[in-house]
Amino acid sequence: MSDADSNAATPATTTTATTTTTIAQPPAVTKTPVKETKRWADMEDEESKNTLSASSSEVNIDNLKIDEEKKINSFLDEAEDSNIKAVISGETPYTSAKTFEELELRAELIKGLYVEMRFQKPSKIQAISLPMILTPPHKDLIAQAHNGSGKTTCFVLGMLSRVDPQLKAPQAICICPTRELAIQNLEVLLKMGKYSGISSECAIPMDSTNYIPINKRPPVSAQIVIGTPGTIKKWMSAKKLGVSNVKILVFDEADHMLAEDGFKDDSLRIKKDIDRSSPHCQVLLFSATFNETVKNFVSKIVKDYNQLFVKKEDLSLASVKQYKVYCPDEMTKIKIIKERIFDLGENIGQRIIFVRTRNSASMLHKQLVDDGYAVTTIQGANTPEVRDKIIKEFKDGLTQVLITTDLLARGFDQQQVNLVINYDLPIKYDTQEPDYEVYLHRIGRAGRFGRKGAVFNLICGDRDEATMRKIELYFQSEVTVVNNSEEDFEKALKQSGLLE
DNA sequence: AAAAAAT
Repeated sequence: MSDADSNAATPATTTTATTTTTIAQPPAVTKTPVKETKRWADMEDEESKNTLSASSSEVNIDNLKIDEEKKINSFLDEAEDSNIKAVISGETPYTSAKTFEELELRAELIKGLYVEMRFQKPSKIQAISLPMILTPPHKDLIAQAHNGSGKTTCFVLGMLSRVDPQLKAPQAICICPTRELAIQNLEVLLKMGKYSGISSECAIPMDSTNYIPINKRPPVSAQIVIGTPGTIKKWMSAKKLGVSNVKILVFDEADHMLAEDGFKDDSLRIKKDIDRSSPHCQVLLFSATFNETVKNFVSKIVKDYNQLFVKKEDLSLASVKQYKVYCPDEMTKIKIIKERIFDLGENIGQRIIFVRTRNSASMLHKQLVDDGYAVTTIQGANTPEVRDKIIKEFKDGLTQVLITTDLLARGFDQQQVNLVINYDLPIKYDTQEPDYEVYLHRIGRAGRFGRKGAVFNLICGDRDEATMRKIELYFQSEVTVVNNSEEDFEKALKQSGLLE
């Protein structure tokens, strides 16, 4: 199942909200009728009369709701507006796409969206970003949107649309931080592009049974390549992946791909090589998080670009309730996992337990298995075969509880996960400060596309308490204390909508 | 320290 799959589950209310663009049927909540969609360039002109003079302008989509009431037309009128702000470069006009038809996609792609993906209409980030991606002159894009809101569809559809089906050469490349994410994204692409006839290939380390030495590999002829930095770099330097026809380059989890302590060097190297032989390549940067430092940096590596972003205070998912449990010692943590997360949580779907190190992953795994609990564990030290197997079992629903390092913190899309446990809180290695971005990504593994979910943070000691407090402050989010008792856990699970 | 290439 993919990120984008969840579109099918869009609540019916949002469907009606977008179609009420006629004067005859104004939405009940709106005081004035909505008339027609407005082009972004018009918006920009009006904005710039008052406040802005530069070539780019900021459009607050929330303000547009107010404008709407002032009888100024709006291009976005969804019920669950999620506070995405747009900064548009230059004169190019964009109209938010209320339907996939408006995007003028090839018929085979429309069929893939409806028949395979079972989508009804674009999600908010899709509605805004797809016109930006697909409209010439194909500007670069920095796009931030909430976890589980359908970002994958944006760039997968972007790649499928922009590829020339007649040209049998690599034309689109997508770089991801982990093997698991590359595979997941390729699966979405295969599904969405089922009728398109467009070929694709995954550039990740092969498992030992399929291993072919690089010099014996044929050159890549696939039109879309999705992979991890090391393998892509390797294929390029071995001249097996030609990039002279590449016209779209995607960085998934872009903030991490371009962070100093992430994959910055690899990413820049790949981008530079593509720039050299394909200077007009469009670059798309997608993530749920862009902290100020990395935002400043990424805006330097793209040229003429549009931008979508979300304030950090608006980033926590309202549908995922956050809790904290004070634990006097480490043994209590394990006890909570056994008695509450396993025993009590038996009927509430799949659960992911995040730990900080590979070592604690193994320790916790052993503690649980020795006591007869059914759990699997994944971490980077596992072989590709083991990793693939553990993920497949979990995605097939054969396992219910998965222990993981931050390997799965980002992007992993499994709709049946509705409970996330932070066995350890995420902290930055160098400064010991909270890792806010990782925290947000972890809890985003629950509550995919608006589903209900909960996260339990296990707090042990003063440092954990301080870390938790800073995280609450940073996102302005409420984290409720839960006492370590069956009643209180049950209450919390009911409150978050996971128990009847 | 998590992640990512192999050999």
